[in-house]
Amino acid sequence: MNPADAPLFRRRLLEWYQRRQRPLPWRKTHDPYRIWVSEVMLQQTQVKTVQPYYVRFIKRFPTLRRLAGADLQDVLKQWEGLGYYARARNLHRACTIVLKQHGGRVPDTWGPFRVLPGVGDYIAAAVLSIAFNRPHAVVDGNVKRLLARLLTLTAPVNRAASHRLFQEQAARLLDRRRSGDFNQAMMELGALVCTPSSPQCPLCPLVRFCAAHRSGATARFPRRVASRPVPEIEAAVGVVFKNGRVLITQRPAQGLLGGLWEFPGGKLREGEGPAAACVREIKEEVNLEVVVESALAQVRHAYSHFRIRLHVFRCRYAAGRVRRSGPAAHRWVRLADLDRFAFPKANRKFIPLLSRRPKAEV
DNA sequence: TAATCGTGGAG
DNA sequence: TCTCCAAGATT
Repeated sequence: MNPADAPLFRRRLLEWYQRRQRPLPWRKTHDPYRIWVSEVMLQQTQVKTVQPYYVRFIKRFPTLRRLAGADLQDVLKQWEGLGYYARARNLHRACTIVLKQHGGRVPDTWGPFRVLPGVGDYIAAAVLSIAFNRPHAVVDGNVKRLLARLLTLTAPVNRAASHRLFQEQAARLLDRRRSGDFNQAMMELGALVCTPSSPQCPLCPLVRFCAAHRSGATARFPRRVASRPVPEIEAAVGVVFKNGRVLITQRPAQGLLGGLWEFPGGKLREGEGPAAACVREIKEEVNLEVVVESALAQVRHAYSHFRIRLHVFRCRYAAGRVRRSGPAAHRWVRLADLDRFAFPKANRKFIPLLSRRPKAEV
């Protein structure tokens, strides 16, 4: 696009955004903390999914101080089901830093804000532009797709090496006087009109500027490199009953599902049966002897980079005292109290079955 | 750089 | 059922 076209491009985009923007809960506020929360939740997560989480989260933690003062377990419980739990851990930690080092005021410039945990280039540009109208251009999946089509950029959108190019083009087009609206307009247009499949070009306010549309090549943008196949893992977990309570363990604070609670278990070994794996893993993780009573469920679940088939067993405590090797903590809890803890989705899938009567023998 | 990190919607 | 991919950050 010719640089001389940029002013008209911006005007068209902003006019469209003013007419068509969705009334989202985080658009009712100028509070940088609330905008920050929304941007963290929106990472790799659709607007539709985020909305109820955002409303509940802000009701529970209405200010940065309230979040900074909360227990991480309460934060994770609010985050339960949203995924990518490092976002919640980092946001919580970042707020404690802002409280200590900045008196509870969200930094309004790049340097001090960008260094906070969980704040990358996107979040920094989004929060600073939307809350403080600072002239930083955001580059998310929407913006990359839109730019790839608009300018027929052949750089694959899912390669790190492409990022600089998209960032430069976004910065070049940015309306520096209305950067918050401009950024949101770009993303909104990508979400509503310049969609991944079957984009609504006749409704697009920028169609006259679009190189892909001009050459009839919209469907060939954005370019993307093939993703590698996802491995499938098989695992077994046991719900161990003892005196009317069940044993739950807490995952280590870092890494996959860090800080969440789960039922003990682990991967099957080569040639090992699910029930045997269940007994062995429980012995290894918490040093208990258990007896498998019945098969409770088989759960299939897709994580970000692998899939799992989970064999779930109802077990009875037989002998031993808990000595942990792996889990960060453990509890014996009543079924009615399981809802107080944050569990991964794969566990939530079978928890409702626990209050039913045991089924057939294995 | 590329792998890791969840879950759900949509085709 | 499978794949893509969504307001990305970290290591």
